[in-house]
Amino acid sequence: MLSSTFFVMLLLSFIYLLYMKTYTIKDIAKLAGVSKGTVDRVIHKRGKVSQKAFDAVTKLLEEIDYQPNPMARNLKNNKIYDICLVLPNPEEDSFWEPCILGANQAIEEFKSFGVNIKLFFYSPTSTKSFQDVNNKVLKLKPDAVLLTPLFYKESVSVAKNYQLAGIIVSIFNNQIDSKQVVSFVGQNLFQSGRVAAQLMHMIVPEKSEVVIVHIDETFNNAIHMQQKEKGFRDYFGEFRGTNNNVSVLSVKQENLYQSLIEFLKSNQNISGIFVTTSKAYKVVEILQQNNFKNIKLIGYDLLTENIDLLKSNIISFLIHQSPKTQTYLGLTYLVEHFLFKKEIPSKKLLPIDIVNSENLGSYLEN
Amino acid sequence: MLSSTFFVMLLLSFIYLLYMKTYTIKDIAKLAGVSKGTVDRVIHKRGKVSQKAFDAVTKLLEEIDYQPNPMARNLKNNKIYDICLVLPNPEEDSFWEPCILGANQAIEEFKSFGVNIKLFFYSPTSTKSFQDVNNKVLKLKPDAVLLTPLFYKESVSVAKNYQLAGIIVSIFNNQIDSKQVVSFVGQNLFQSGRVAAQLMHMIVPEKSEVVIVHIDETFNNAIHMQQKEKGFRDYFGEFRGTNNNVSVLSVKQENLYQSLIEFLKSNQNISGIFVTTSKAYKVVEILQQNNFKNIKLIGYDLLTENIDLLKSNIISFLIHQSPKTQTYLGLTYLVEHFLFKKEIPSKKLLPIDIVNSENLGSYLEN
DNA sequence: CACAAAAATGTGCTCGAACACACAAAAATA
DNA sequence: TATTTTTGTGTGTTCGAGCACATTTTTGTG
Repeated sequence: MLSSTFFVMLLLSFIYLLYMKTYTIKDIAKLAGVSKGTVDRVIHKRGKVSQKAFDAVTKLLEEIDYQPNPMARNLKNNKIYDICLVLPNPEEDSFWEPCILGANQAIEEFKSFGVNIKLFFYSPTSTKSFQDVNNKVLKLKPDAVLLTPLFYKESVSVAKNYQLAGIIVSIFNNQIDSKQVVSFVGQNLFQSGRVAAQLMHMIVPEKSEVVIVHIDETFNNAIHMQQKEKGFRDYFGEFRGTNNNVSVLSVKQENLYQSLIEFLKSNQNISGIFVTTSKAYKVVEILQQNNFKNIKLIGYDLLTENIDLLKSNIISFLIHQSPKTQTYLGLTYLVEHFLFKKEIPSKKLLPIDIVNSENLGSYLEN
Repeated sequence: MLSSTFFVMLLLSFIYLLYMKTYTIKDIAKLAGVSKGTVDRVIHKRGKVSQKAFDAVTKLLEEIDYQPNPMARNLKNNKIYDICLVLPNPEEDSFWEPCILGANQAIEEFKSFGVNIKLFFYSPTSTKSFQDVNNKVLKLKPDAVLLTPLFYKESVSVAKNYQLAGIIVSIFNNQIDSKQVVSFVGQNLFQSGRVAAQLMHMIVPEKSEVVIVHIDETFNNAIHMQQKEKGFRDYFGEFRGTNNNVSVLSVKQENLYQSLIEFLKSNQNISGIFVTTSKAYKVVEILQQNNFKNIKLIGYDLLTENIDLLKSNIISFLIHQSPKTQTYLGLTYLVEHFLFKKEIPSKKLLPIDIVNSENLGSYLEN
């Protein structure tokens, strides 16, 4: 009689457990007729488990699709994670300013989870500064580093150092080829060049000339700009019918004024300028000072200087590279990997947002 | 001698605690010279605390900016949260299909946190079905409901019922005025009309005519379409110089063919059509069958039918309303409120994405 | 001053996962 | 058969917050 009661209770317990929503190690232990220690050993493949127990537990884990409670795991874990964000000094290039907002958002959001995010700036014109800052970060032995690899060679080298020290490396905005880097967040630059080209094609007269202007102090952005140029040219290559001639002007920032004026004077038919960096506003300054009109402009990035010109339709379009979102996402991937064992996406390409004076506001709020 | 040792130890413990990164209730108790029970009572304003203890603890909490460990809190809490998502049946209107993807993403992401998200569909043409589904959901007594309030009056009413039952109500895509609704995720529709207008202005000849086409079976979307029309007209109202005449054609879907043909035959100068719903592809069908050419099209939403036409540049632009993101965000806000006590944003307006054939791909991946 | 009532404070258990440690059973060696 | 060694298994503690309950201290009243 007692044994029959026992079996009824066992059955009830089975039914109860099988209809439950979430299973704990304890539940699985009960169902498999072993202790939670054994279940734990199976889950973590620590061995010291008989074949019989192993099979029983494994089968249950699969049937039930057991997912450990992330809260409990993390509570026990009770580790403080350090993440360092390394980027160019926003005071030297305001393109990077929104990154700080993205970082602060992540800092605020994750601080109570025991995540420490620290910011480090290097000079975008100095490889030395890049290396120094990264060496400093290396000494801090954080759990992960998120960086913008402006300088290709040096970035590959620092990534290796980080990996040797067991530090996870993610990058954003600029891409480098390196096995040491687990994640890249950015944009398809070739495609963004094509987007710019299509917009340009739409707003300039047929058979007129358009020019790609590369502005850069030190040509760190060389790869960035090249890819955009390629995309831009690729698009126009498909439209021999309309025959918009595409030329290129590459200048350092300090020579921009002189070079641009000369170029425009010797090419009177220019109807559109595609600026491959965030410095479109500098071009506008020069055009206005010299009374060039009817030249359409397409550029990059929602800097305050550009925003004003977009609002007044002096710049027709800006392509938004979302540095804030890039930073926030790059950090979020790392944090969620640490806290919840989520997989880090090896490559995340953000949308290529077309911004004009009308939808600008909707991007500034976000 | 013993007392001096004691004080040194106390001092050391103070220094240690003040330099620590994260504080626990226990730490604060030690610093305030009380027990964790007292600290707990102060934090939760449960009273039964002397003024002296209250002040000491309060001061410390502020100094330290104490944030409870969300993992521990949630583990103890150990509640399963039920959220119901109520939206129009995607089989009846494919606009809603991406919502399922957004929901699945949220389901996958939060299931191990003890969050249950269930989907419910109603017929977008039947207020009865809307009410029935919501009554069914009401009986399930979930913790929160995220819904698309297609029918204004009925939505206000169901929102009230939910609130009376202590169920949190969030809405997305469509907006209603109701104190019972804690959160809205969507887009500024007036502004999106302006965006469409600016794009249209850019691609049609001066002094040509453009037409706003509203296609709807039952005019549930009336408010939606009206706001878009207002924005569109508002923009063109600012450009009396170019004098693009704007007219409107409102038709039920079944009359579209007849009405549109008639309209276009009696208005030969039409150079652009702005379709205020996701049904731009239906207009294209008709234009192609009747050999209308050189009419530019701007519409909404990345339906597969629209996508093909955008790729081949038959549709010039689509404005992306991101139903997937809207759904995912709406759910995320609720989940993070339950799990981590985060504040739910009362209003979140998503960017008004301009999509053409070149940046289309970058949106489809996301 | 006694003694009850009220107010203040402290203790101990729970949530689920992870892991150290203790202990038992089986296998190998003396 | 007695003993070590190996292999397998179970128990108990920890993480931090939250809450029930126990205990101490204070206050009020006869």
